[in-house]
Amino acid sequence: MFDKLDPLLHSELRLAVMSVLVGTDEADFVYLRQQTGATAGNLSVQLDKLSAAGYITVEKGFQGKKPRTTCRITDAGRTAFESYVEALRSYIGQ
Amino acid sequence: MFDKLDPLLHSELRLAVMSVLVGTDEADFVYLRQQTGATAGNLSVQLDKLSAAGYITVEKGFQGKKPRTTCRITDAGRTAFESYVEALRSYIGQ
DNA sequence: TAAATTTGGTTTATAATGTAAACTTGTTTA
DNA sequence: TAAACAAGTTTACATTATAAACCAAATTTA
Repeated sequence: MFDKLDPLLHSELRLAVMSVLVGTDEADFVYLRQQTGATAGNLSVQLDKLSAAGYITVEKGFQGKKPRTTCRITDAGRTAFESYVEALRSYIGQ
Repeated sequence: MFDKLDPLLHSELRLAVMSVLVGTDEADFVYLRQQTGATAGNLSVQLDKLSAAGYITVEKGFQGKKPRTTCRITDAGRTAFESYVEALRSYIGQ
């Protein structure tokens, strides 16, 4: 009747992050923070979870002298996002 | 950018319950259990929350000698559900 | 140049949540 | 009349989400 909702994606902030990442090639920590309005702590934690799940990659580097964390969605992440959206349909119709 | 998702509806089981109730005039506990596949304990707790929020009404009566709990969506509940679906669009597109 | 502020995060403590197991109350069945 | 069943509720526990506190390096200010 109702499809199971991937708990990793059924989270406001993680869903917002994935939503940004599906629509762009890459996004850094600061940009994700701006787009989602999240606190840095919360964002840091949720990026870890998405990364641990293999839904995104997180690359830490430097841009000049400033640290820069770059995130990208993986194929698995893209697939999971699509499945999640599909599953949601069973709850909310089209 | 991203609309806030009503935490009361952003829950797999509560969303499933609301989804059933928007499409029907009334539904009893047993029926909701069947449709959602939830355990009785979990369903009981989540119905309380939806009821406390004013999103549904819960009426306890008897059908013959068996207790019967009947649930109905309220206008506020219907509105909240619609807003939630609308808010979701900012995350998942149409 | 020393102190304060900013930037870009991470760690951790706490509160809220979701869930199933255990329980209750009453009814039916063997 | 004891056991099983039905319809829920309560409670205990584990997981989550979140912000506050923290850290290190760079930059600005006095």
